[in-house]
Amino acid sequence: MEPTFSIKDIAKYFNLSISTIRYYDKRGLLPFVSKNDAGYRVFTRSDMAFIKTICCLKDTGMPIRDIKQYIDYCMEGPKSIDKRKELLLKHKQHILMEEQTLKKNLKEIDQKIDHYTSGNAREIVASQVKYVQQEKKNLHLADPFSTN
Amino acid sequence: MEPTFSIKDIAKYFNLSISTIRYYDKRGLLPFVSKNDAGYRVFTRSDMAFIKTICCLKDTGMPIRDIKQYIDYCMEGPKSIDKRKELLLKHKQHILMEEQTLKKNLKEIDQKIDHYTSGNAREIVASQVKYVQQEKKNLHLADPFSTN
DNA sequence: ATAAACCCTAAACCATAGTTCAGGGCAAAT
DNA sequence: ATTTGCCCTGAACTATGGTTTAGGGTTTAT
Repeated sequence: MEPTFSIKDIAKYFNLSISTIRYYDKRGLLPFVSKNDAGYRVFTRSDMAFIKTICCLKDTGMPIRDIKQYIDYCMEGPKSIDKRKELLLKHKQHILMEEQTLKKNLKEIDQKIDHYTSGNAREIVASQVKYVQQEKKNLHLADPFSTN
Repeated sequence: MEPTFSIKDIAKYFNLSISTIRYYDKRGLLPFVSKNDAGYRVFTRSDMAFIKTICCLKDTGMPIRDIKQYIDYCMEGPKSIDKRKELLLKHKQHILMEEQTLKKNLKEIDQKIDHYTSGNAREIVASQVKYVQQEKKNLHLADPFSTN
């Protein structure tokens, strides 16, 4: 007989909290999970495959609403293939944009790190401070720098 | 005289809402922004440079609390260079991990897209459905698939 | 047969990151 | 001078994604 798993097993395996799993179930993400006579959730291997997909979508920033939509499509069988694909393609675009944003911003952060690392970091920073102070002074605005 | 900008200008330029800017100010992210006699915020070029950094950190997922910490360090002048660098290096690690997660999950999603795209997608999906149904049946659990 | 470890639901609660609203001043054009 | 468009604050409200608590069954080991 195939093995089954408790909510605790699944929580540990996917590094989710038990309450998160129950919350996902409440939000309709786990329509495939059965319950035994005592009302306990009984997870199977194929349930785990679905949950893996849910985690993958969640970890790439898909909102729960959309994950539910995808799972609902899955429960409809082969007739929803086109809709599933469309949903995943849209999400892929989102991921690619995220990656670009991350890459661009990482460059900016790396520049700042470099310049804090350079031998004359203190001079660079001091001159930035002076520039800001001069600009504020010219405009008769307050000097924002801590004076201690 | 250097130009100054209204909150509306800044909102448009950084694609933030006016209320988000006011919210950031309330959270302590904009200690460098002055106000005129009427109590209106007056933004300068150097303020914009700070805000650019704030957006960069925000867009890479840094919580507001930590952005405030960074800005506070900046307002301390050159003496906080090491702390700023440490904070950014930690954040860089976070970004790199995010990138890895995204890349790994994108692979998984691409696989699903591929398999929904393949000529025998219907057969693949149908056989997955059958596998799940068989597993559930063997364990005397409910069939989760819509039967319409 | 009873304690310890699990499981359940419902409902309240929390954190984060904003948005909206009420009430009111300032500024620019007519 | 008054309308229109901006700006302000404080406080309430929202959305998202959970976590915690209360109250109560189940299962397992002793």
